[in-house]
Amino acid sequence: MLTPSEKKTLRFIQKYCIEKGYSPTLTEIAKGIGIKSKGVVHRYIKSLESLNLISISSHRKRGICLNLEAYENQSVAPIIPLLGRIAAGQPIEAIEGREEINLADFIMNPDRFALQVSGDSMIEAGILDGDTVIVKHQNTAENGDIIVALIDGLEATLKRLKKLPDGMILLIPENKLMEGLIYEAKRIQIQGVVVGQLRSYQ
Amino acid sequence: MLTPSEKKTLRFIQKYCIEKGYSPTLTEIAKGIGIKSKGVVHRYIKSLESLNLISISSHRKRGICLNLEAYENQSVAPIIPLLGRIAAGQPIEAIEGREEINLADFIMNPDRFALQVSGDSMIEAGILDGDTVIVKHQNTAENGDIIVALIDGLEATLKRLKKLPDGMILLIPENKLMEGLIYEAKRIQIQGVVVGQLRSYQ
DNA sequence: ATTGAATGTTCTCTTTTTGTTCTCTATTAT
DNA sequence: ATAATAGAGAACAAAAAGAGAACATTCAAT
Repeated sequence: MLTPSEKKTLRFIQKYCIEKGYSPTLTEIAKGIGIKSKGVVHRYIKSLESLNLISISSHRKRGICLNLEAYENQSVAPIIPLLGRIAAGQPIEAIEGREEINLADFIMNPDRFALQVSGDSMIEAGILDGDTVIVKHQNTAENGDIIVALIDGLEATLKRLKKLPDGMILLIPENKLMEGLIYEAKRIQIQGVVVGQLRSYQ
Repeated sequence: MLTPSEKKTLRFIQKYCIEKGYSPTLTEIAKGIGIKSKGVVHRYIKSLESLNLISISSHRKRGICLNLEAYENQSVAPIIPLLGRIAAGQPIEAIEGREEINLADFIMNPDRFALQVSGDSMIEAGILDGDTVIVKHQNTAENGDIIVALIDGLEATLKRLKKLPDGMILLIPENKLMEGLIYEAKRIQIQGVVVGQLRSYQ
């Protein structure tokens, strides 16, 4: 069984690893749990190691690994409850089978990255100025995909793709006030395809 | 596990490749991560290569490739790299200070829940049919907030809130084809305020 | 084909940061 | 009293970070 200090130490390490993607140093842990001695921290992590909660690569800096299997019950997963479906004028309707959204499924694949959108060119596709789009990195795309395109290796832009029969490429903004532009295929390099979008109102 | 410098290096390479479509030179990386020695950079990329995060074509200039499949274990966190800001017609522009989006921060607070939106009543606010909104559970709201309101304890709806001077409540749909409706305050129960929105294109 | 600048590779060296191992003290519960 | 838990902090070894020189290779301009 863990002592309170060990538990505190483990919590700190978990949090740190999750936030930063690498493990903390002894000094950082010490500061994080409110003590001054890294020697003491060393004792704690040795204890956690003997309980198989973490692994330590000897003498490696930042060599702590979380043994994730060991605390499945504590649910590290990025999940929020999905309560149902809302439509104007009806009660909220439950969605069968899906009771939560796993953000990891939703967005977190290895080859994805985010871009913040500036400008109104995709406003009619529900992508507003300031929104963030999640882009899957790939070099090809289908008609109708919203893509990140590099024009002449210089300008980046977010547009809907249409490949024309004559081999030209049409990039369509979703905004009545703007017009699509046609390019020779060789001028356009596809950087990725938009697979998600998010917005914060805070 | 990666050291902080390696992680920084990897981030820089990711970002560079996606922005420019080709990989950076050692000197560029050095400058990008704030050091002077390309020898050091070489050590870092060798280390990243041995972890299979990148591939290096020996002696080729700009010969670094991202191994996009390999990122899965990088981080347990719902973190995706935020590469910058995209606007029509400009190169992708870096965002100071924010290098990644932590979806946990973004969304996963204890008092939040998700709803799937059905219908077009908020389409001009960029909330489309099928989108998911993140709602913060609270009983009050400010003018201009998008709220989940329960009318007469029965119907749930997603609308923009306007409190009228005479104590009545106006619920405004963001859709030219629909009209706002005015209710006595006592008929409206605020269930929560929309703090986020997300959409998946898959 | 030649050449030169740019770039990648391999080193050695130094400094800083970090992990490890001690010893010592204090507190608390049994 | 004894043992377990907490903590401080010193001393040392090792790893990581970084500078920079020397050399090898690539690649584009001539």
